[in-house]
Amino acid sequence: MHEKIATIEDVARHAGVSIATVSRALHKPDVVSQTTREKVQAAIATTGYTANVMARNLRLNRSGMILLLVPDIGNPFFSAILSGIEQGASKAGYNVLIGDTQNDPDREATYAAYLRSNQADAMILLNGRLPAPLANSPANATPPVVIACERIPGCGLPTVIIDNEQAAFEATSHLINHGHRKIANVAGPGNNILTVDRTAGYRRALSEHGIAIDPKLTFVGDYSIDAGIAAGRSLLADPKTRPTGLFCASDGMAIGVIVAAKELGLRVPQDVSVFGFDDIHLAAAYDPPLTTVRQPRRRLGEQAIALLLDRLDPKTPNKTGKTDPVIVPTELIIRQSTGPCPQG
Amino acid sequence: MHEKIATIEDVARHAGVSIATVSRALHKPDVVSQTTREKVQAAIATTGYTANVMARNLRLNRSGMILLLVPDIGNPFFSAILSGIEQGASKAGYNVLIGDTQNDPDREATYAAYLRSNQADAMILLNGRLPAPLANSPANATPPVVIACERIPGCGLPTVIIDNEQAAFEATSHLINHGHRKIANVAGPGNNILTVDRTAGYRRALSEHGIAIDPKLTFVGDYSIDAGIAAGRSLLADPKTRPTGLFCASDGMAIGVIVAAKELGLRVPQDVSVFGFDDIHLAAAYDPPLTTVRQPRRRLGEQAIALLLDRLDPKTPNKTGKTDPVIVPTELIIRQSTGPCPQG
DNA sequence: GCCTTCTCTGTAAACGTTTTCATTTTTCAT
DNA sequence: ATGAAAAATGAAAACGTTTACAGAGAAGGC
Repeated sequence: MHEKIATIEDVARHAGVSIATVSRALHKPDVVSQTTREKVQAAIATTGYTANVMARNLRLNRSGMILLLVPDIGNPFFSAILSGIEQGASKAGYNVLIGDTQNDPDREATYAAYLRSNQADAMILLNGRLPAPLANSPANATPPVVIACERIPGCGLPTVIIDNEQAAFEATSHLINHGHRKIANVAGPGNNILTVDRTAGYRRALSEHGIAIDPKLTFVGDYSIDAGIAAGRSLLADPKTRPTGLFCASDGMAIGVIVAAKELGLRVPQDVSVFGFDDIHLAAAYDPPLTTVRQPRRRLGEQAIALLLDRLDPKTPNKTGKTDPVIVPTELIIRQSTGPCPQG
Repeated sequence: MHEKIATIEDVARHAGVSIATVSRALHKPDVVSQTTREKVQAAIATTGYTANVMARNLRLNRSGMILLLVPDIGNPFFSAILSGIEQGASKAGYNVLIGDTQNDPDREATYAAYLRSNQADAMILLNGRLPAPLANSPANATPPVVIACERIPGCGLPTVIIDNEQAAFEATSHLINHGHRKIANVAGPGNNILTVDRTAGYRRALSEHGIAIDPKLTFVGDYSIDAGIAAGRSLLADPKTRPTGLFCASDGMAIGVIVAAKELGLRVPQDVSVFGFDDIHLAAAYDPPLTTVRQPRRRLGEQAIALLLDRLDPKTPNKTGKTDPVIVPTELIIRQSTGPCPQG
């Protein structure tokens, strides 16, 4: 027995005015007389009226919804980013609709269609890939789209990222400056742009210090703890070839490496130094506390939504030109999983 | 220059039929002739038509949206739950709109109003509190609402939870069975129903084994690592009063306790046993690997959405009666942060 | 050939808003 | 008092769908 929901017409009847006046009383209060405004207010109170958002949106040709494409909502890495986005969106009167793409191009395409079908006014991409329907359409023929986290090379869309190359360079340099010469690269999946950038930074650091790159010292993982354990077992087993420092592309893999190191009876950082990436919540409480690159995830989200809202704002002039990516700064967090290179 | 979006009328014109026929071709294909169906398909292809969801929803008086109220989307604890919900909803053709309430009753009320304004068809509450607008309205006068994670005593709404009391009982019993007699309770905030239930289970375990409850052995925290550190420092500092086992209401606090124990030169589990709760992702990779209660978070989400979809299904008869809460089973994961009680 | 029945299609109303335009009422200077 | 300008209001169109209803052919039994 759903009780009948009051419409604008009910309010109008109660107030003894037309529905147009009710609408105006709500959205352009200055254009309606004091007395009728009060009548309308009273009528709204007695009827318990709430505007039907569907109807309004149909009329206004908008949805008030921002679509957020995430590869895996179950991955806690995204939660802080999400929080930043949600907060900014909510403040501007937008809702956030999360599309979990599971890395499935079909699902990406389905969600991207939301833009065309007026189900969303704009989109933020965290998944590092342009959905198929967008790939061919020119950048300005579509509602606003912003890229975050994983840049998409060649597409001129506004982007907010960290400088992965530079961060990896600094992390690796830190190891080098502490005397390490045999430094491994525990990388992400090879086709991932993050991997490309971070590996480039790792290599630049070695090159700039005149250290040859040993392909045997690269391990390709998938950011997971298990991958880190596998990396550690594979790289650290043989004392002859064992690196003294490892740059890991995620804290999860760094933790896995440390687990493996302990298995092998190696001490961290006395025997091996392990550098992580992300500064996940537990990094500081791990044993040893993790040296890592802090990603300001909430700020990433905040910047992304700010960029998007700017595009959505009708007052802002149409900035159709390609903009440079917004870089949010990272920070090296030196804790106790790294130390000087052991002697001999 | 947004290119004009094709409407159903454009399709009708291209196909040389009426808009009614186009609509039928899409939703009741069996009632329209083979040949026109093909004409319509062709017209849709050439125009690139996508139905305007706003218009359809207005007409059908639905939104296709399920509102999910979360106290803090930035808390990774929810991500797996979210994932389970999202997947089930998506499979049934619903979208998930996440409302981050920040524990703010105003925000809760705002989001709850979405139900009345047709912006959402149903709601899942993870925040352990009934939004104000719902509190007084009778349970059956409102669109479907399901409670998950934190039960709300007294409200007859369908609920899916774990048995916190029983899980805490089993965890504490495990410590007792390993010879521990001085067992601390590192609890959550006192007003939280989870705390109430878990503390009850902790107490029952002690009582059933004839152990007196020492109020000094309870520490009230907020589930965070820092709270755990504070708990550890406070409870473990004095060797005279030090407990040998600690039941913690979250893995975060358990990890904090372990950090503090190590600070004090205590070994885990040789000197103190620490029992966690949740089985967060890193629990197994911690040093020592955490003994804990596994919460099947994804299943919690799946069950919640299943319950909700059942209520939404018009084919299902109106089950208006109060149902017993769905209990999803927990599991004791015994790792290495607990062990036998040290002698003497 | 004619009536009935069935299949298919089109017309038009409805969903609940916002907004343009025209109309009415008020204000105010003359 | 009168008219013009300003302020306030209402009627109606529009947003893009779905669907009840009725009508038009086609099929088929007699």
